[in-house]
Amino acid sequence: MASAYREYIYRLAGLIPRGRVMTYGQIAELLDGVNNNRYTAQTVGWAMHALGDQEPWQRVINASGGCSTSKVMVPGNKQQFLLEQEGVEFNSQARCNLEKYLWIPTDADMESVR
DNA sequence: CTCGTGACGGGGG
DNA sequence: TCCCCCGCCACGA
Repeated sequence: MASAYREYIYRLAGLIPRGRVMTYGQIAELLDGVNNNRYTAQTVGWAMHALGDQEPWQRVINASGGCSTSKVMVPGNKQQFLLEQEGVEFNSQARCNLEKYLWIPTDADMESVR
């Protein structure tokens, strides 16, 4: 069973629609203060890592629009592959356009997470 | 309790 | 744009 701290991260990440993404920092910013916990991009990354290869692990990427699961952001890593399967396009620099794919939860969505 | 370790990110060069 | 530095903090040894 995941800690309460992580539960909020997983609940929010679980709302990300197929074909859309959120960034570690964005999740941290939205959850900071919830349940009196302090959230930072790095701790969100740690929590997602702990999720293993369980959904929706692939839908959380870094602020540059790339997958941090590969040291070098080269095409062909698993996370990028899975996202491409659901329609997210990546350029030759292994980055996707956040203007297009970043998902922004509504206040109601956030309310359901709290 | 301390310490090392990151799937982070912003700022400066 | 890329690279490096550094603050960030949960987690496990």
